[in-house]
Amino acid sequence: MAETEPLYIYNTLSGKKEEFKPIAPPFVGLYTCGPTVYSDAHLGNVRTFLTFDIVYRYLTFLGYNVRYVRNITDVGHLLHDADEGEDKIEQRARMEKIEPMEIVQKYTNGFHDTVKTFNLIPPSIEPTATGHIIEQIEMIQRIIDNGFGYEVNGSVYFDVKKYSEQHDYGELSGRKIDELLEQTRDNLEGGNEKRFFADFAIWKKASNETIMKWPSPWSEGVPGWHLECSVMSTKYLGPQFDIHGGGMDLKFPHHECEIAQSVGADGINPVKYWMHGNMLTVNGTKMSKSLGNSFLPHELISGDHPLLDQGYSPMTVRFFFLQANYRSTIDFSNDALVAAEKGLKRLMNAVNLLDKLTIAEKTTIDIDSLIISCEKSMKDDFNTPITLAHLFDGVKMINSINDNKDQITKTDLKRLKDHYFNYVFEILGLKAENEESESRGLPDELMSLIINLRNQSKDNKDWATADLIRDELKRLNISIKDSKDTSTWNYEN
RNA sequence: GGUUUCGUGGCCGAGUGGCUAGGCAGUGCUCUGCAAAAGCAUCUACAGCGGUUCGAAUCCGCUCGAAACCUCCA
Repeated sequence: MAETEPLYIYNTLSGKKEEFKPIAPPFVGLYTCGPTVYSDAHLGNVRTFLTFDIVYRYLTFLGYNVRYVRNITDVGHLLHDADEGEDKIEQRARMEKIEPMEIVQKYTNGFHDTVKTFNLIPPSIEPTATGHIIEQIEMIQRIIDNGFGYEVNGSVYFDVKKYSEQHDYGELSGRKIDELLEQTRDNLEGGNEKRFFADFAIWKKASNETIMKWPSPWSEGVPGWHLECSVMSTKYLGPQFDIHGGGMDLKFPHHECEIAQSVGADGINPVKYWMHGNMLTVNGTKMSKSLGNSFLPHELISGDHPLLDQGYSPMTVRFFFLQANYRSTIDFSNDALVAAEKGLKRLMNAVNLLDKLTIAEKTTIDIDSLIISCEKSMKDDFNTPITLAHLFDGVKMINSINDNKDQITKTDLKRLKDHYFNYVFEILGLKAENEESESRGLPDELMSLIINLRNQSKDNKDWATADLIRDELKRLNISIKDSKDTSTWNYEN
C-alpha cells in the first residue's frame, strides 16, 4: 500500500478539513457516542454508527492501531429536559413493568443484533455508564475542586458561567454564551436549582421511588448524561485522544458539555478531531421517533411499514447510506432504495466476475489510476460516494474484460481482485447476500431436477413445456433465468 | 426569533472558478427459441436576480424555498 497521501478529516472544531495527525501513531483513539438503550435503535441511529464504522475500518486499513470505544448509555439520560425529566430507562421499565436493568439488557441485545445485521464491526471497548459510576463521581469531584461545579440539594451542576469566563464554552457548536440566553426559546423558569440557565447537571439527586441510584458524597442519585462520555473516553483513551464522533444532533449541548467537563476537570481539551454525521431524513424531515416517521431495521428488511413499498436487504441499506457523504443529510425514499438495490447488485456482479476472468498477455486497462483514485477519495474525509463512483468505473473495466474487449495479466488481475476485496468488503464493509442459497438443501436439489428436465425440453425445442415450467414456477415466486449454457433460479421478493 | 447548513438533470446523490461524477430510471443496441437477466452506448442540470472575473453551477450580495440545532434525539 502506497502510504504517501495524507488523510484529511473534516473537523467540526475548526469547520474545515484538516490533515489527520494522530497523537501517538500508530495508535489512534476513536470514541463514538453509543445508544441509550431504552428502546430499539431506528434506521437513523444506524446511519451514524455506520459512519464511524467506515472511519474505524479505513483507519485500520491504513495500518493504524485503532482503539474504538463506543459506549452504552444505560443510566442518566433523562426525558424532556436533560436535567429535569425522568430517566429514560426507568420510565421505560415502569411502562413495561420490568426492572430497569432488564430494559438495558433487552435493548442492548437488540442493538447488538441490529449493528451485526448491517455488518458493523464491534468496538474494541463498549463501556457502560453504570459500570463507571465511581469514575464519574471522581470526575465530578475534580470539577468541583477546580471551582466549576456546585452542589444544590444533593445535585451537582456544572457552572457554565464561571467556565466561560476562562474558557470558550461554545467553541464546538459556534454558540455565544450571552446570545444563548436571549435565543433560548424557553428561558429559565421558576423553581430551578441552577444558578445560570446554561448550567447542566453532572450529578442528580434521585427521588425515593427511583430504582437505579448510587451513593455519592452529595446524595443517592445518578450521574448526568453528558458526564459518562467524558469519563469513559478519558479512562480508555486518555485525557486527550484523536477522534470523537457522534450524530449532528449531539453537537450541542452534549458534546459541548463534554469538552467543558474535561477541561473543567483536567484542564485539557479532550479531542483533536470532532466528527459529526448528518441525519437521515424522510420526506426532507429528520427521522425521529417522536415524529412517527422512523422505522426499525427489521421493518425495513421485511417491508412491513406504511412508508415502505417493499423490504430491502441490510446491504442495500448500507450501500444506500454510502452513496451519500456522511456530512450531508440523506433522504429516504423507496425509489432511492430500489436504485441502491440495483446498483449494489451491479457492483457485486462485477466483483463475482473477477473470479471468472481469463488471463491475457498484457493489460489494457489502467488499474493504477483506479487504485489511486479510490485512495484519494477515501482520504478526502472518507468520501464514500466518490469512492463508489470510482469502483463503478472499475466495474466497466471488469465487464469489458469479460466481454473480451479489454485484457488483463495474471499479476494485474490479482491486484484488481485485491483492490476490490479491500474496498468493497474490508473498507466499505459490504458483503455478499445470497439469501436464496442459505442452507437450501432439498429445494436446491429439487430445483436442479426441474431445471434439468426443462433443459431437456429446450434441447428438444419443446418450447411449450419449457415455458410452462417457467410460468408455473413464477406463480410460486421462483424465477428462472437462462444464460448461454446454464439456467439459474431464485426466489422473487 | 437566533445560529448554522443547504437548494444540482425524471429520482437519489457527488464535485468544483474553465476539463465526463456515479447509481437508478428513460432511449437505442448486443446477447437470446421467447422472456428475463446481463452488458454496451446515450439524453436532460446546477432555485431566482444582481455583482466580481477573460470565464461561475462553483466566489460575493440580495430574494425565494428547505432542513438541523437553540428541549430528549444518532
